[in-house]
Amino acid sequence: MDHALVSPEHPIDAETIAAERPGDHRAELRLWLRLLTCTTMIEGEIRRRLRRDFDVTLPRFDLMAQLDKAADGMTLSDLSKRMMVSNGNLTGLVDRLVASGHVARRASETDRRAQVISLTDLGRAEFRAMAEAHEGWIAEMFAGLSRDRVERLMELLARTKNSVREASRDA
Amino acid sequence: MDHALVSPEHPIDAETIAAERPGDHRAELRLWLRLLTCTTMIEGEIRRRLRRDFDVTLPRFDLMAQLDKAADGMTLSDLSKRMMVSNGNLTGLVDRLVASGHVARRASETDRRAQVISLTDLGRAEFRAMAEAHEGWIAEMFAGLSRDRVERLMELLARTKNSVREASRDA
DNA sequence: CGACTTTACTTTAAGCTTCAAATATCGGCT
DNA sequence: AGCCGATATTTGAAGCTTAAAGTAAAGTCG
Repeated sequence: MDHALVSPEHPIDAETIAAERPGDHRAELRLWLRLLTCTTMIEGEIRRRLRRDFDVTLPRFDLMAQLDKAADGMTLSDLSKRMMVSNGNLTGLVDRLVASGHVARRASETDRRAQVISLTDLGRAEFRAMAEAHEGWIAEMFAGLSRDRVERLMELLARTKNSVREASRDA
Repeated sequence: MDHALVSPEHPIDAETIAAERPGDHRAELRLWLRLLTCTTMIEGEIRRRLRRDFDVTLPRFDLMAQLDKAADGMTLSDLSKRMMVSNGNLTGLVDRLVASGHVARRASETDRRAQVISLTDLGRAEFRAMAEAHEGWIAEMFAGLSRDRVERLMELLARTKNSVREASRDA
């Protein structure tokens, strides 16, 4: 189904590709779809396993992961930037994590608008257990890639990130 | 901060990497986070632009994109598999698209359980306009990657996809 | 045929997510 | 001091998403 518009009955060689008409961006489009598929598959699998083994949602895990890296806690705005989600989103997520005793809010000492969020002992303990399993799952899912390919993929994605940032800047 | 535990003060060469302790999967973890960041950035930008220029949500666009590829329409199950979202999700999404006149439901002629969803003329026309802009946006975002790098990334992601599928099969 | 399993879809509850609007505070500037 | 634009957060409305449970129709097989 993928190559429907690119002569599926003929092999696609370098010549064919080089003969692309200007303004044809099907390659990039396919690349994006493949990138999206990979991410969706991995994310879905992680979500399922987190629920199955720890009865936790992915957003809760993600938020705790950010907090685990910041011993002194972070503000909602920091979290929002790092997690790339909206501010309003975090309000509710943090509310629920406070309710379940995994994170704590305290007022910022320097800015009366802000509050600092941090993991409770319970939250940290539970997160550490989940994180260990999580790392194993990720390793499993990338097990089919040699160390060398992992490195190359990493590098290409770094370039992608820069390219996207560039394009988004002057939207 | 990245290789903090892998002797940051010394250059990291092939030997150092090869000397990783077994059970250390930090490289894969970082790769996953980078992959996720790329996807999130692109997805967010596409979402913003679709809303800004066409007042449409990404899920609606995605669903119409699937239908545009299937002249005769698809069942909800087909859509569910292709879009990798749950069945229940689609029920509501299709409901809203029917309400706005972009897609139509009809009963399957061969299976009384199933219904076939297809684009209306309105839906197709609007989708085509959006799709053209969308392709341009994607091209923009990947503009920083040479054709060669696009090809290599595509190939590495194909391997990733296979690796993930393998790992998910016997979850 | 009739029991059983699978498949197609809907419904419900809970949670996630965004955008936009509102509130409060901050920081710089005059 | 006082104004003003930026920042931190919350709220509300709408829509998205999943998991789980339920209904109905197909397919399978003895």
